[in-house]
Amino acid sequence: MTEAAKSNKAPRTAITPTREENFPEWYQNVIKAAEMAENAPVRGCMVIRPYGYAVWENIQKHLDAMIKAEGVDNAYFPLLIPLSFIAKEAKHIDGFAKECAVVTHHRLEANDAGDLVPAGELTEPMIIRPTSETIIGDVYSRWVQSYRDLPLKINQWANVMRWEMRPRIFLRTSEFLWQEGHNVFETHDQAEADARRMIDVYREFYEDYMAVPGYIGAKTPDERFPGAIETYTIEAFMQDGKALQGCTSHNLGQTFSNSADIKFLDRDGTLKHAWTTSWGLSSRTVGALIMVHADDDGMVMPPKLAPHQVAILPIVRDDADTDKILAFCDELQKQLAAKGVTARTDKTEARSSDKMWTAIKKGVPVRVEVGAREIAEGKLTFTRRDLGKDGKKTATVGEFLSSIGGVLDQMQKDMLDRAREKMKAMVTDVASLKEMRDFFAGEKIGGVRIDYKLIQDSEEFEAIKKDFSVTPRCLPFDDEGQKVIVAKAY
RNA sequence: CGGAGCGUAGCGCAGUCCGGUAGCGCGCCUGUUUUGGGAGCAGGAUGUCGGGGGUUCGAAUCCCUCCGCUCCGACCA
Repeated sequence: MTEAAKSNKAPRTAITPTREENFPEWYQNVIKAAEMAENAPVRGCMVIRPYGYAVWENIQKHLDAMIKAEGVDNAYFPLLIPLSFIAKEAKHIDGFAKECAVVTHHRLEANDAGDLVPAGELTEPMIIRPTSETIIGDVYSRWVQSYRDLPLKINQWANVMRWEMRPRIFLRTSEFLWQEGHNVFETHDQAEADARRMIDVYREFYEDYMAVPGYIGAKTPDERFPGAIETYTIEAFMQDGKALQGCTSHNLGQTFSNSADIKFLDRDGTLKHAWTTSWGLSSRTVGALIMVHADDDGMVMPPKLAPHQVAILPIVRDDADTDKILAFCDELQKQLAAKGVTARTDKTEARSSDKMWTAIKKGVPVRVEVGAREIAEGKLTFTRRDLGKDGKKTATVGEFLSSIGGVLDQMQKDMLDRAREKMKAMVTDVASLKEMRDFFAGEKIGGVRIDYKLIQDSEEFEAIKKDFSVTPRCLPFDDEGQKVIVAKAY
């Protein structure tokens, strides 16, 4: 490149600021540029736009199938929970009381000034579910009578509300979407195995669909879900070095069967309290998808979750060719559909360069350019989003159609591989609390892995937590509970 | 709830210190030439200056008061 060209071509990114310059702002701008979501009039709530919701729908579609394959049925439990229900379980209420939205009235009336004011105070206030253990426990106490009723495995897709002090779109909103599974077993061991099984289902989902790897393990006691005897988690690392709890699976022991009185008559004729689990994955995973894969030009969608996998971009120079090109695009889209590949043709009147940037910012895995040249030569030009413009390739229509499946699979795999490399680089092994302090005081981003023993009952570790706002993220299964990962977290 | 910023056109901002009747860029609309990694030209539309109150002949600007948003912390998926 000549000097002149260099000076004219300031490296321009589709998203400003870049990740390097200001990660939180970059994150919000990626979402805006890809038209995935926006903030709602109510603080902490979001409007999930069609393109963002399509990602969630794909998450639902695939995860739901995986959950059902575990012998779980879907059901739906109500949004409103009697206040008395959540008050039943002391640990649980300690964990959630501060974030509960409370419904106290059921009617609006106009006052003298003409303003609508709440009237009709409820005799018993209700809370909007922050999670559904208590109400599902109440229902289960009637459904479960005999060991023959077990195991009971039910999942619901729902919205929940936790009044957040500091909301961030997708990552922490007051209202969010999720699935919550609630299983009941005869024994501790069955519940424990189930909690472990479900975190493994999530791991598979995270790796195979989201192309997001993570550190999988147990939460330390103080980081557990309120009421759980074990909480398992996937801790993924974002590009800024912070960890994100990607989902959780809890062994709830007999906590909720005690408070909700879920009992079954066992084979030996005695009444026993059941053992329960719960496990959830929320719309924050969309945020993880962005913070792991997106770059300074915007979103990069893993092919398996992309709203559409191929963007067909008609390159129209001359009105005379328009109809022919569009017809060609329609045919191409149909043939892709026949191959199980979702494609969308950009039929807007935008200039071709703008069509490209739109597809780039939305992170569409593969862009295909179709112009007069392609039609004349019977060849297509296509580009993988994650490889940049240097990844441009040409192929005949036939070659393209027969290879597109493989191209998408390869991209999915490459995204996971790259994410895994980044993840490994995010965690540094340290041998002492001194080294941990030095690490967090230094420039390097990410977290540390250290012997678990060293942080237990340690005043210095409490000080480090405070000084650098880091927390124990998990005790990875790979280290058999001997090591703990400590990092800043979302 | 603490700390720091900010609220002016759809978006991003200037104007505020020092009061004088609303501006820039992008986007949008029309036309035209363009179109393969962010087009050029010519026209055009768009504002309760966050809300309320006060000072003043006159307030985006000064004073009081409320509200909201963003970032950093505490809480958390």
